[in-house]
Amino acid sequence: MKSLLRYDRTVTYHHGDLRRTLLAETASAIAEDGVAKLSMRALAKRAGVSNAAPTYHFGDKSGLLTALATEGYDRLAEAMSGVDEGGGLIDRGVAYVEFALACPSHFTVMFQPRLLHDDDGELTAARQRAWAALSVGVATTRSGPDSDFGVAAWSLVHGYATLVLSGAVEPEDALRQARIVAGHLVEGADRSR
Amino acid sequence: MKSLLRYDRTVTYHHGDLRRTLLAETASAIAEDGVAKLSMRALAKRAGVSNAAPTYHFGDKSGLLTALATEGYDRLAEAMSGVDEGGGLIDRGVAYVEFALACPSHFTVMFQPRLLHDDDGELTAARQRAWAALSVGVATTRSGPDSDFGVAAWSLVHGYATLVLSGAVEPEDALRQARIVAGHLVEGADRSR
DNA sequence: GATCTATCTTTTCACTGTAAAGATTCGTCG
DNA sequence: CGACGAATCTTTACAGTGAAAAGATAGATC
Repeated sequence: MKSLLRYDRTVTYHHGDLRRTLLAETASAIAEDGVAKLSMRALAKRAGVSNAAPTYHFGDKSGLLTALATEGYDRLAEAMSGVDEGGGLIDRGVAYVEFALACPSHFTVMFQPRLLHDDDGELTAARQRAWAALSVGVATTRSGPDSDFGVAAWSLVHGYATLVLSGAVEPEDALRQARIVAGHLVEGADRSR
Repeated sequence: MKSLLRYDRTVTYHHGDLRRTLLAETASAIAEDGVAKLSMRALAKRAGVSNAAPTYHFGDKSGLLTALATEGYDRLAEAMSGVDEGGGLIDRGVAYVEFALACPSHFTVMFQPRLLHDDDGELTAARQRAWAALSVGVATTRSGPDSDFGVAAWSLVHGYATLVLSGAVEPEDALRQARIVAGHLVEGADRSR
C-alpha cells in the first residue's frame, strides 16, 4: 500500500533517538533566540519530524523545558564533583560559572521554575543531587550556623554568571574575572582550611 | 446615533490614563503567572479595553516590556540614590535586594534583554542612570584598577536577589539575610572609607 | 463650529500549543 | 515465521496569541 506520509523521511519512520535530538535542538534554539521565542512546531520542523512528535515525548512545552532543566542539574552536579578533590572554594565557584557559560540554555531554564513542572520527580531528584554537590566544601569551610557564608558564595557566582549571560557585564575573560571576583569573598577563608 | 461599541464602557471612550494602567497591570500579571504567560489580549481585557489598545501604546509586546524595564531602571536609580548619603556599601546592597523583591516583575524583565527592544533610547538612558547610581560609592571604596570589587559586590546582591526570586533560596527574612550575606564580602572595606 | 490629531475599536491573518485519533514500526511471544 | 500488543510518529482540528490595517470616536486647536 502506498504511504500517506507527508514527511516521508527516506531513513526510518522511527527516529530512534528523537528525545535526545529534541533536547539538543532545544538548547541550541534557546541559545540563539531565547526561551520566549522557542516554538514546539519550529523545533519539530528543525528535527525533521511532525509537530506533535515533541509533545509525545515531553507531554507539553513545560515538560520539554523540565527535561532540559533536569539535564542541566545533572551536568552541574557532574561539573561540581569534577573539582571535588584538590580545588578550593574559588575553583568550585569558577566551575559553577564555567557551567553556566557552557550551558546557558540549561542554566537559564533551571532557575525559572514557572517555565517548568517544578514538582516533577526526576527534576527534583536531579536538583537535590546538584545541591548536594554544590554544598560540598562550602558549609564545611566555615562551620557552625554560618551557612550564610554558603549562601553568599552561591549568590556571588550565580550573580556573576547571570550578569554575564544577560550582557550586563562584559568581561574580556569571564573565567579569569570570575576567579578574581570570587577571591574578594573568600579572602582568608580558603587559607584557613 | 447609536454607539457601535462592543466595549461600551459607561465612563469614557478615552481611558485617560491607559498607559500607566497597562504598565501596572503588566507588573501584577507577571508577578502572578510569570512573563511567559503574559498575554496582550488578556492584559487588555483586564484593563477593560480592546485587544489592540496596548499595541497602540507600546508598538508590540517587546515594547510593553521595554517600557516596564525602563520604569524598573528608574525606580532602581531612585532607590539607590535614596541611601546615597549616610549608608555604607552594605546598606546600598540591601537597597538593591529590597528593590528586586519589591518590584520582581520589573527586575526580572530588566535582565532579559531578549524580551526587550534592547537598543531603545529611553531604556538605555534609564539604564545608564541606574548604572551611575549603582556605582556611586562602590568603585570609590577600593579605587584603582580594582573595579573587580564593584563587579563582585554587584554579583553578590544580584545573585542573592535572583536566587530568592527563583525560589532556590528561601530565607525567613530576606533583607536581614541580605545584610549578613553582604557583610561577608565587605568585611573591612566599609570601615576603611 | 470645523478640522486635525490622538486614542481606541474592529476585523483579519498567520502562527502557536495541545488534544484526539489514525498510521507505522518494533518487540515479543506463540 | 506470524500475529499481536505496545511504542513511536503523523494527521487533523481547535481555541488562543501577537500583530497589521482600517475604521470609529473623542479631545484639542483655531
